[in-house]
Order: sequence, then C-alpha cells, then structure tokens
Amino acid sequence: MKATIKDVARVARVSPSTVSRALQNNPRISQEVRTRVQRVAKELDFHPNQMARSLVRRHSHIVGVMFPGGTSISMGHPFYPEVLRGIGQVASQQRYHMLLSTGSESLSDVEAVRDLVGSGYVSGLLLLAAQDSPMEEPLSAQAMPVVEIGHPLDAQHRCFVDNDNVMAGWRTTEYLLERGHKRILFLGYDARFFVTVDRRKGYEQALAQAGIALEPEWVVSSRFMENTTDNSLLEKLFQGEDRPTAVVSMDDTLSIGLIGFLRGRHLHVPEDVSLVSFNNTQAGQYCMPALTSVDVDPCRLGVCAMQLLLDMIDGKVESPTHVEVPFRLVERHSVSVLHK
Amino acid sequence: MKATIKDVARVARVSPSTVSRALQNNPRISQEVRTRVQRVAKELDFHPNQMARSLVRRHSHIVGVMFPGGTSISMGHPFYPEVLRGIGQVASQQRYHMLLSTGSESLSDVEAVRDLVGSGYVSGLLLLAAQDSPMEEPLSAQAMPVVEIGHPLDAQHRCFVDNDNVMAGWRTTEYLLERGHKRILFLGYDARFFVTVDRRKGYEQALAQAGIALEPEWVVSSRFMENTTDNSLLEKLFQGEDRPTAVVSMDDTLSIGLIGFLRGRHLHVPEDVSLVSFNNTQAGQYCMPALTSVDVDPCRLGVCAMQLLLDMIDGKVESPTHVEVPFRLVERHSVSVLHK
DNA sequence: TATGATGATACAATCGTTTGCACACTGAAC
DNA sequence: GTTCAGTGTGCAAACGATTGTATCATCATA
Repeated sequence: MKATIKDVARVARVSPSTVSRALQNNPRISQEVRTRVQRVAKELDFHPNQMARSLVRRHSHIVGVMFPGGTSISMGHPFYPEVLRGIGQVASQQRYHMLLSTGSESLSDVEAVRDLVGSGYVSGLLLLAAQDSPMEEPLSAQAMPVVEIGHPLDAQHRCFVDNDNVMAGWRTTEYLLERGHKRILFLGYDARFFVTVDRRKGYEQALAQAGIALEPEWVVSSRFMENTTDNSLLEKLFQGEDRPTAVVSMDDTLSIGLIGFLRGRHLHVPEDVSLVSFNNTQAGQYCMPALTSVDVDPCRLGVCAMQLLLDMIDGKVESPTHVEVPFRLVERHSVSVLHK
Repeated sequence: MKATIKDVARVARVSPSTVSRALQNNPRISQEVRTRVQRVAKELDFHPNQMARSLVRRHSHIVGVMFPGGTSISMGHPFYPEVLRGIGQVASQQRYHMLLSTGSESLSDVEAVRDLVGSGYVSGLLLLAAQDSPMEEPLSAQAMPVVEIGHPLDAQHRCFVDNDNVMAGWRTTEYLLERGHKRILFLGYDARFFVTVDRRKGYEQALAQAGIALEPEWVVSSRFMENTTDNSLLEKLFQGEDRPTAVVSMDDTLSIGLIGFLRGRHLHVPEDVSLVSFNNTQAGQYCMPALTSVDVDPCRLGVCAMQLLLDMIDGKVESPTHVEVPFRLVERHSVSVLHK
C-alpha cells in the first residue's frame, strides 16, 4: 500500500500537520524536524495524494483540454497535435497536468465539456473552438478560467488566442495579386469555422483594394471534397478562358485534393493555376508541387493559450484578454508569376 | 459557488447519504424520495465532486497516458496522435478521462511517470514505450495496472499491445524478394527502438530463407538523417553496379529523405531503387512517388491498449496479456518489379 | 518570581463524497 | 403484546491531505 502522511508522521514521531508543513518548507518547522521528516518521507517513498490535496486546496494543477468534433476528426489533422504539443510544453514545465476530453459519437462536445467542468477535476479549461458550438451554456455558470484557441463568436467577453486571420486572408490574396493574378478563387469557406470567415474578409478586402470585383460564386465551400456532386461546380468554374489563375485554399489537404482534381483536367499547378494554402503540413511539404502555405504556428498557439490560462488561474488576469500569434507565409513551388 | 451534496440534501429535506444513494439508484431508497432528490439535484445543477468521490472510492476513472521523449519529439510524428485518437475513442465511450504526461527538457520521462503515478490521480497507466527507458523502477513498487504500447524489453512479465514486428519485417522483405529484388537495404535500424530490432530479425529471416547472404553494412542506422557525415556512408553504398535495388525503410519521413538524397545522385524511385516503407503517413501518401508503406494501425493499437487497461482496472485480467494488432501493407508506387 | 514574548509542535476542523451500521417504523405472526 | 422481518432513513467514520488556532516549553526581561 502507498504510504500516507500518517505513516510518515508515525515513523518520524511528529503529527501529520508537522509533516505537511515540513515538506512544504514552512518556516515554522525547526531545521532538525524538517530534515528528519524529509528523510523519512524519502525512505517511505511518500508522495502526497493530489486528490486529497486538491480537495482541500480547491485547486488541482490540472487543466482540461477540449478537442471538438470527436477525436475521430480532430486528431486526424496535424494542427491539433501541434497545439497539444505547445500546451504540453508549458504544462510539463509548470508541473501541470492535462486532462483530455473529446466529443464522440456517444458524447457530444457540449456534454464532454459539461462533464469536464462538472467533474471538479480541472482548475481551468482550454477550448479548441474551431467550430461554433454553444459552449457558453455549460460554462457561463461556473467561475472557471477558460481560454479558447481560435476566435470565438462573442470575442469581447472571452479570452482567446488566435492568428489574425483577416490579415492572413489579406496577405495570401495580396501575395497572388502581386504576382499578377487577378482571377483568384477562395476555396474552403465554411460559415461554421470562424477562421475561414475571417480569412474570407481579408480576401475580399485585398480584392477591393486592387479594384477587382468580387465574384460571389468564386467563394467555394470545402464540402466539395465530401460531396461528388459539388465537383461539377468546380468543373464548371475551371473551364473556359476566364477560369481562375490562382486559388487561396483553407487547408493543405484540400489543396492536395484540388491538385489531383486539376491534374485530371490537364491543368497543372503552378503552371496553369497558382495555389496558396494554409497550415503548412508535412503532406503539403512533400506533395508535388510542394505547397506555398501559411504556417499558423499551432504550437505557439498552444503555448500562448496555456500561459494565458495559467495567468488566469493565478488571478493575474482581470479583463478578457486576446493574444495574437503571428503567422508566416512559407514559400515553395505552387505559385508562379503571371506575365501578361 | 457550485452546489454540493449537502445543498441538495437540505433542499430535498433528507440526509446527504440519502442523496448519494438516491442518485446512484440504490434500491434501498423509496421511489418517492428518489424522484424528489433527483429533481432537486437537477434544479441545483449538482454534479458530484469527482475529487472527493475518487478519494473515498480509491478509483478515479482517469487513466494516465505517457508519451516518451518529450512532447517536442513525439507529437511531431503522426503515429502518436493516431494512438491517442484510439485511446480517446474508448475513453469517451466508457466515460473515462485521459491525463496526459510527457517528458520534456525540464522533466525526464521517468520523472514524468513517477509524477503521474505518485500523484494518485490515475487508476491505470498507458505507456508509449517506443524507447527503452527504465520505467520499471517507478512502476514496480506500485500495484498500478499498466499497459504498454510497443514491445517492451521483458515482455513476459508485462502487458502490452503491438504489431508482430518480426513478421512485418519479414513480410516487407519478402514482398521485395517476390518482385525479383535480391540486394535489399535495411534503413533506419536503431537498437534503442524495439520495433526496428524486431523488424530487422524478420528481414534477416526472409533473406536467409531466400538463401541470400546478409551484408551487415546494409543495415543502416537512421541517424544518417541527422548526421551529414553518415551520408558518405549512404553515398558509398549507392554507387557502383552492385548497389541495392530495394530498400526497407523504417519510416515514411526517412523514406522521403532518402528519395531526395537519391534524386540528387540521379537515382529514381521506383525505376532505379524500390522502396517499402513503414507508417503509412499522409506525407508518404502524397509525396512523389506515393509510398508503398506498412500501416501499423496506430489507432487500433490505442483502442486495444485502452480496452486491455480497462479490463485490468476492473480486475478481469490475471496474468500478463499480450495483444497483437494486425498490420497492412498498402501498395502504392514506390516499388517496381525487377526483370532480370 | 511573575510576565511576556517567541518559537515549535499538536489539535481539530475542513474539503465533498461514500458506505457500514444502527435505528425507527410498519405490519404480520405467534 | 411481544417478537420478527422487512423497509427506509440518518449517523458517523472514513478517504488523505491542509491550515487556523491553541498549547506548551523556553528564555529574556522587569
């Protein structure tokens, strides 16, 4: 059986309270007793039971990490593990633990969060809020520190870290404009994902600045990958002489799919169509051609979110705080300059 | 403040013990009281504090998940998130939580495990034991259920799930032999990783069966990627007419590196060199040429490990149990048939 | 010598649950 | 009118820590 504080107390011939204080280096304990207690604790391989400690301290040194949409979806994309890596770095450094939760078929996202918050296990919560789920409800009542990763709906009242996605949308579009492209398609818009909403705003701003009229049908949903009938839409868009010469795509996987689709129609990237992508994944790095892609720095997103959360737990944050993580456009071989 | 069992008791005009029993559907509680208590509990949004419950029940419904080598390394490879996905599926289904831990610069793997086990938070432990760390020490004393993912050193005394890596090594080599290759290089051997040790065994068996003499210098360490001087070794191996016509490579990333290296020497895959790889990653799927690669089914590895662990926690497992997860050779375009 | 300050330790309450046991009631059997 | 099941509820002791306060030496000071 594992040694308890009482065992240590008995062997060291002091009371449990003295053991507790000695091990926490409380100055009220004499040098002599302190060393004796610490020696005994080591001998018995005593580790304070965190369960008990957290109960009385009302603080667990555990943060909950919520991944949306079920593990099945989320872990499949390299973005999430990278975020987790960032969180883990800070956690291990600060001696915090991460309690993972994910929705699933048997457990909706909201239920999973409720579960996590209600359990009393966690002192704070990190929310991967890619999608707009009604998380406010289970959260509002609780006075639990929460940091979201990704821009939430009612931004001003919540804490979050994110890239400047409007800026990213602007930058990628501008990058193509600078290279002579005027007919630019926006691929992967999904109103449920704020990142794409924001990037679209930037895309539209850049076009407007360049004095180019926006073609509403050139903002294409990502669902064309799932749904083969939508391919007919793409098919239509990419035939004729006034087809797009460039594409801003919301994700490398989407981009790779597009490359394959285009190849089937004898259109090549970057000769016929230039492509700027997002997320800078390994797959995008190794596919042909290697993708010019925006690195959103998911790891840093995780680091910043965790740091902010810990500050909140320590009561160092008064008002809703937003942290912006810079992105980086990684140039590879999917964009060509248009001479006209 | 969050409602406690006492609040519910007061409002429902019963004792805390009755509340506890009513909410657990204990048959000793009358129908009338039960429904009243449950109504009140819902009204007050009462959730039992798991901390307190676990303390008295000595069971937390939390399993620890240990990733080796620091998050920095592990999460970088898609293998680990896939395992985590599998674990998460079972966990969410069984209403378990996962407590993640990872070594780091500031915290060695062994310390991290000690921390996890000592904390008293977890009822069981999942160990991603890719590498041979001396985990026995912090574990041996505890009567804590542990399942390892990956073949551990002293296999007979521990529980683990793994592929049959000897078989996988044999199968990949045989696959190349069947296609007329006789000069086969083994790339990525590392004595610290048991997977590669086992696969090498299979590789040697297959060669022996085919009556082909083993060339010891054709078993190459993975460190050639880190160390440029080792490239001179590869350089030497791949020049001359008796160079390898095929390679078994321990990982897609390694393979992609090799393809680049070979391209620099005007050798092409699969025309000049055939390549069978491991881990079936997205990058390997989208690189040129798309890799023929062994899918070790990391998700299933996670599922099986978690299921086994849960069985152990429930006391349903008496003796050290091993679970074997089948692998699958996914054929793509990195192997050609040798006509000679 | 009484008094007060100081320093070290122990006592006991607390955190929010669960659960073995005692208790009180009801109605039936003797 | 006892005794005896059987049923439903409450009491109190855990689980393993932390921490405010009381206690008790010890020693210096008046």
